[in-house]
Amino acid sequence: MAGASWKLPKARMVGPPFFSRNQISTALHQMAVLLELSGANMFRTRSYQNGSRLIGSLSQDLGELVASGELFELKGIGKGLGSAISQAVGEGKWPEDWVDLHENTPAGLIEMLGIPGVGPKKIKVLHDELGVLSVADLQESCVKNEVAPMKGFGAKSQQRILDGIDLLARFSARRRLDIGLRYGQTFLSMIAKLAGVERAELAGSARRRRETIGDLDIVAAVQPSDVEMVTNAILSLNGIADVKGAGDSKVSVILDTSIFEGGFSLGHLDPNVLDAIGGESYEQLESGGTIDAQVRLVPPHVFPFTLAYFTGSKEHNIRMRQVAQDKGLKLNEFGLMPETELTGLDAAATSLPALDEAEIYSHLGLQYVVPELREDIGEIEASAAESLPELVTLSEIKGALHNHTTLSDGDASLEQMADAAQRLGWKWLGIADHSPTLTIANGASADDLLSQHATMQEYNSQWKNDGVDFKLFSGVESDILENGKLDHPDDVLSQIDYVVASVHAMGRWRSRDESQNTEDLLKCLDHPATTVLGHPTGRILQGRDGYEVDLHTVLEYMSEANNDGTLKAIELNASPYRLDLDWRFCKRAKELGVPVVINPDAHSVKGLGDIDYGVMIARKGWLERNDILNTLTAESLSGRLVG
DNA sequence: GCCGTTTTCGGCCCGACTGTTTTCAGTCG
Repeated sequence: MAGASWKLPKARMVGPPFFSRNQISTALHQMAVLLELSGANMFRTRSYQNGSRLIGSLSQDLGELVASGELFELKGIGKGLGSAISQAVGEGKWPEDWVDLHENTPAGLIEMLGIPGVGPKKIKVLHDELGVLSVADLQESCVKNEVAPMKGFGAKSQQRILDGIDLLARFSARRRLDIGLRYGQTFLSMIAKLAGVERAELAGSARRRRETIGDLDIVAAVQPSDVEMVTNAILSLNGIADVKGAGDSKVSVILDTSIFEGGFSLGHLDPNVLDAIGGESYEQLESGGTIDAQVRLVPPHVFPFTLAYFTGSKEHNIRMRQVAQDKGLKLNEFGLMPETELTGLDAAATSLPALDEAEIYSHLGLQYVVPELREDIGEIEASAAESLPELVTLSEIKGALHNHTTLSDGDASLEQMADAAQRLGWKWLGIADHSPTLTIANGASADDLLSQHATMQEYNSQWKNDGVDFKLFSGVESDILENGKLDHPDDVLSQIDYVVASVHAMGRWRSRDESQNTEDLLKCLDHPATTVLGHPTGRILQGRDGYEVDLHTVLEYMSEANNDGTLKAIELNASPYRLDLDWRFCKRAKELGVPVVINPDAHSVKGLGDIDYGVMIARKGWLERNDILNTLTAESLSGRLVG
């Protein structure tokens, strides 16, 4: 991750546990990368990587697992990782070799991993032979033509590295989901219409609805006799800025914004968000931006296998292949076949047939797994047990709680927002304008808030009289102040329907440590008026990391409150710039019985449409209709808010 | 570093592409 810190976290003052799940998971991930750079055995590296994933997705309390020794019973944690983690969590001390590796690896080497075509092995050689310590060093060496003469490198490699550094400087490697999907769906619809293309689908991380997307993968079913024609047709499409390569099974191109007929614009942006992603120049950067896309052309009978393969994730595919192996079969992008000497498309001739992906899963004795869930966080096990969730859909959404009007920093009036919500088919809408402390967002005074509340009551009774099935809920997005305090007196808060409590003083919160932030959030949740915890980490995708917080602890705390009958919901902020709660934690919230509310955080009529991205992420986080507040009727929601 | 009714060693998912080689290593997805 760009800008990530590569120091081992400092131990808590008191413990055990001295480190949280997050911290251990991060440390293991960093170790995996550092080991790779040091030239360690790749399988050893993988063990650390697996350990990181395992600890990060743990639902049990790590401190307890360590204390009881059950840590060692986890599959993937053996003697080595087990004792290292136990020592860290139990005594607050990192193993010496971990500390050494962190101290002795120049940060620039990690940065170099971001250059396309440059991996750990090449970095090690460049470092050992040329003394390259950073991306800047490497660029200089290439310019001085020091790289090309080296063994294993050459003129082309040197140029490719220079191009890669250029790309890295212009762009962080990934794009947000909204941007990636815009390109992907546009390009897909163009390809699907071409003569000779029988079927085409978007694959890759865009199809899995990851919050960011590296490049686009499209799989197209084409008869072998039509491949040349289709390839040529693709290469003459609008929006292709450059062709990277075109073989008989793959077309690799770079797309730019000329692919969008209506031009490119980002629409309204929350100033706070805009600032975090680079200010006014950002829209220009995106307009001048590009994205890589690969189109795979395969014979129609192979299509489902290739689609599944390029949809990934890599981790999900590995598990799928293991399931296949256990059944004496081999799974790859061409088919699912008995072990054979044949390779590639020749082997595919012996494959079990599949008309769609569901049949592949079925051959393996598995329930069909939708793309969003293919991340190896338990979906294979759930699929085998036929206990996959019935994911929430956009049509089940009846409203959302966190939206703004012109009372604070929104573009649209209360009336315009209510009207837009009704046109979306929603049955209710919650308005939560900013509170006074957030002067930059024109935070509303208590008087204005209460007057807005009164207006909403009038509309509600009017609609009721007219038989209109729609209701407004009055809330506030209260800043979370020092010690977790809310931004209005209790007698004001008690008059409105609910409070979305959010952190906005990012500077202060990001300068503090995890335990302090977590503690303040818990204090804020203790306030009886706090109903929803807004954008729980404050992250801006591609902009800034959130503040440090132990969300496991926060969710467990919220779970207890809900068990005691007090509604404490966590927000899944649907703005594509945030998507915060992260999908990995949505699953945890569900397990703990903490309701999630998907909130577009709309600052305009159009902003309500961001609910789509929220639903995508909610699905990715395993959420079903009953896990989220948005599917409630206005009547049930009223009941829940009263409490 | 992890794992094991083929268990204390010898495996660890699989294939394509690229650029470098003259049969392969590194990178990527």
